[in-house]
Amino acid sequence: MNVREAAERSGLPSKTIRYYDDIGLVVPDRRNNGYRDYDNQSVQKLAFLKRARQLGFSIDDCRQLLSLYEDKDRASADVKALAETHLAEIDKRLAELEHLRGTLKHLIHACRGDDRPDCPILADLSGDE
Amino acid sequence: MNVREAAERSGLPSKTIRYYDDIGLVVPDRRNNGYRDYDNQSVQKLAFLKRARQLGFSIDDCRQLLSLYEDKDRASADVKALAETHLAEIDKRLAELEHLRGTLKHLIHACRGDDRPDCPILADLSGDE
DNA sequence: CTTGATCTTCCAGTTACTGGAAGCTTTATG
DNA sequence: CATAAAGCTTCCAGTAACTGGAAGATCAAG
Repeated sequence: MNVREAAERSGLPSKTIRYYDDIGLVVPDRRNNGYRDYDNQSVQKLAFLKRARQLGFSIDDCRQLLSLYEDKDRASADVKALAETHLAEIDKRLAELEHLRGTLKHLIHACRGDDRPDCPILADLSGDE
Repeated sequence: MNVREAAERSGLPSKTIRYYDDIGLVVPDRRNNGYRDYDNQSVQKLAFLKRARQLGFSIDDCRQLLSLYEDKDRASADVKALAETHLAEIDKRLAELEHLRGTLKHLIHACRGDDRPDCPILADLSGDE
C-alpha cells in the first residue's frame, strides 16, 4: 500500500513515515515507479512507534524495541534482558503517570475556585519517590 | 537556592532549568548579583515538569497544567474542565502504556530464541483500540 | 489528454533542549 | 590580600525528531 494508506492505518502523518524510512526505522519496499510500498507488518510497526513515541520513548529506544522482533541473530538471553530493561522503564512510567493522575484528580475534587490559592496540591506536585 | 541546588533537588539539568526560565515556565527570583534564586515551590514545579515531560506532555501542556495551580483569575469551572481534559489524556496514556507492557511481557514469556521468527507478537503490536 | 491528487526528493523551519565560549562573582587556599 | 577554581551569567550554535513547502514525476478520472 502507498504511504497515504499506511498513514491512515497507523495514525502517523505521511511526513513522519517518510522520515522513519529515511532514518532506517521502518523501511518499505519500493515499486517500479519509486513509490513506497508498505505491508501490514510495517503498518503495525508504525502504529507501535506512534504509541511508544507518544509515551516518551526515544527513537533509539524504539529501534531497540523493534529489534526485539527482528534481530534473529541475537541470543535469546539478550532479547530477554533487553525486553526486561524496557519493561522496568515502562513500569516506572506507569507509576509516574498514576501519580500525575492522582495529583490532577485531587485538584479536581479538592481545590475549586477561591480555595485554590491555599490548596496544598503544589506541595504534592513533585511526588514522593 | 542557586540553580545547581534546584537541579539536584528537581532532577533536571541546570541548563534545562535556565531554559524554563527563558521561556517563562518557571521564573525564579533574582538576587542582587543577578543569580537565580529558587524556592521550594519552584523546585516542586520543576520536578513536576520532569515527570510530565518524560511522559510525553508538551511544554504547552505543562504550561496549562501549571496554570491550574497559578491562575487565580480563571473561573473554577474552567480549571475543572482543563484538569479533566488532561485527566482523560492521562488515562489514555495509562491504557497505552499498559498495552505496551503486556506486549513486552508476552514477548519475554512466550517468544524465546528459535521460536521468535514465528512468534505472533508482531500481529499484536499495534493494539486493538 | 489534461487536470488534480499523490507520489518523490530536498531544503528550510520548529520545538525542546544541550554544549560551549566569554565573562562576572563567590569561595577556598597559600 | 591574591589568586585560582568553581559556579553563575548571557549568548550563540548544534542536535533530535519532526514539519512545512517547493519542484517535479506519476497516476486515475473525465
